[in-house]
Amino acid sequence: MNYWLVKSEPGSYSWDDLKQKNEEVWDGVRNYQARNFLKEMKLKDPVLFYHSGKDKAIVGIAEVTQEAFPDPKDQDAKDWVAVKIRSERDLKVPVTLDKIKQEDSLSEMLLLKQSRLSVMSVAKEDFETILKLSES
DNA sequence: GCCAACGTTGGC
DNA sequence: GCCAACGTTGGC
Repeated sequence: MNYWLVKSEPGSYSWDDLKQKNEEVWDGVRNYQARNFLKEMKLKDPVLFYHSGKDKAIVGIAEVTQEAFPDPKDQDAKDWVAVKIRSERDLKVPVTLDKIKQEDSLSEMLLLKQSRLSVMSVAKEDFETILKLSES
C-alpha cells in the first residue's frame, strides 16, 4: 500500500466539497510528475487532503476508489489521467504546514521540497507521523 | 502584494 | 538545443 497527498485551493475545491459529494473525479492535473503519481495510485490507497492558500493544512483523509483512467477533460487525447477519490474521515486536528516544518523527521517530505507539486507520494513513516500529529 | 520556484513558449 | 520572457502556484 502506498500513501499520497493531494492539494487543493479551498476556494476552488475544498475538503467540505469532497465530503458533500462523497466521491470525486480528481482530474485536470497537467504536470508530468503529478501525473506519474496518479498512475501509481492503487485502489484503497490513503490520500491526505491538503488545503493550500490561507489554510495551509492537511485536513482529512480520502481513499482511492478508482485507479488511473484517461482524464475526461483531456481534449487533445494526450496522456493525462484522472483517479477517483472518496472522503474517508476528518483529521481530529488539522496538521498545519507550520507543524510539519517543526517536525524534523518530516523535513524530506515533497510537500516541503516541492511546494508547487499538487499530487505527491508520502512515505509510510511520514504518513504515520502526520496521523500522530493529528491526534493532539 | 511580493517573490521564489518551476514549467512552458518561442525566437534564434 | 539554448535561453529569455512570461505565466502560474503557493508561501510569506
